[in-house]
Amino acid sequence: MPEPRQRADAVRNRETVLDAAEELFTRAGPAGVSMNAVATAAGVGKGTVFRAFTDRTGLLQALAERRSAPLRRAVAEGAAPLGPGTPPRERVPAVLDALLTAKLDNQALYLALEEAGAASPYQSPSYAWWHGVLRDSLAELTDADRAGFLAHVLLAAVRADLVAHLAGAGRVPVAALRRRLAEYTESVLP
Amino acid sequence: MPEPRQRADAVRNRETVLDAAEELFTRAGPAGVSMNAVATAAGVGKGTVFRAFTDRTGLLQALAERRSAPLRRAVAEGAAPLGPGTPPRERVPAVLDALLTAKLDNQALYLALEEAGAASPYQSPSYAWWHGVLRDSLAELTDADRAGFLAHVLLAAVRADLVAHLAGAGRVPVAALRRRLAEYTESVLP
DNA sequence: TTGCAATACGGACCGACGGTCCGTATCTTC
DNA sequence: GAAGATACGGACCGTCGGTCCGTATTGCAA
Repeated sequence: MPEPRQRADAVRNRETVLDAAEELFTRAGPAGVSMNAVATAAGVGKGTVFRAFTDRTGLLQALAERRSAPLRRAVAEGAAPLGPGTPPRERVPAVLDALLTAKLDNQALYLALEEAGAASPYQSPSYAWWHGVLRDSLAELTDADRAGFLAHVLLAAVRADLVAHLAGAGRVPVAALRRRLAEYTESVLP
Repeated sequence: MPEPRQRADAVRNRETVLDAAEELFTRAGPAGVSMNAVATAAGVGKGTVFRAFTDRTGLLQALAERRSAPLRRAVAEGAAPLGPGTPPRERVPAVLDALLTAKLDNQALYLALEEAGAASPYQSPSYAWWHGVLRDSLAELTDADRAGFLAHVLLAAVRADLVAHLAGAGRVPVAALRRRLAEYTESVLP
């Protein structure tokens, strides 16, 4: 598989589009980010955007990928409390807290990503990855089936729209939210 | 507020549309239910649909309202284990199980409802109602803030797309799913 | 350096969707 | 049965995600 090597302008444009989209997401809400708007903001034709990312979902995923890369690396190969060596009772709460924080920091992006056209978030490879991390960790504490279910339920507790609702309606301050989540997570561990 | 009395054809049409939409949802997926399709299936003009329900979200809510009316009544004023007299440790799991079952039985409808255009499900009056029920019940076991948070998290565990993912990917049989949810719910109660 | 594939570019174009508008038909009231 | 109020239908609109193709750029080889 020789990986047919990309043309220089293509990779340059890909980056430009990603930057423009990121900027757009923070400036306008997720609603204001149409593919056309992204293309225009990037100073590029619409076709270019679609060639680089296939479709809207692809763009969103690429964006989230880039944004969460450090966190994912920390979880995949970092030190405690996020890294793989950490005992589950410490790691699971740490991962959830990190996810909560990430979604708070990038609300618009994650909101857009979780609707993702018509496909549920549960199709995305990214979801599968996080679910796998939690499931495997939890499997040290209980049987596999229960671990899988628990992982789903825990991730549901940090879904972008719920987080946005809790934090955004101004009801719960961030610190309190994190505390609640932590105590909840703890209470769920087998 | 004299409630200006509806014309006969209007109420008749409203019912017709509701029926047609319900039928459409079960026949085609949620994707296949455009407002145009609903109008056509009801043998009615598009304008009529919009006049009766304001917008797509309105139609979906009306539909869900009608479908879940018996359950809501059972919770609001019925007997144990769903009714308001029931002690929380019995009522909360019962309500969640009932919600799980409802979503399993009407996947397409609830899926469509939870995306609901662009507004998160957390805006809908129906969500607020269910959240209130759980919150109030849980408030007998713990303080108000914690009860509110717990209610959100419990509802997140029975979100339509998660339920559809678990049951629909064929992974978890319904009986097992209900059992898992029950044991999870129990473990979360303070 | 130049010639020539191969590739990417841009933006006009498409079909579908949610939602609006208004001339016409139907209902209700007196 | 006449007149005023209300609802009807469907043509119409703006926008969106996505496609297509003639044109411009790039990279390799001579």
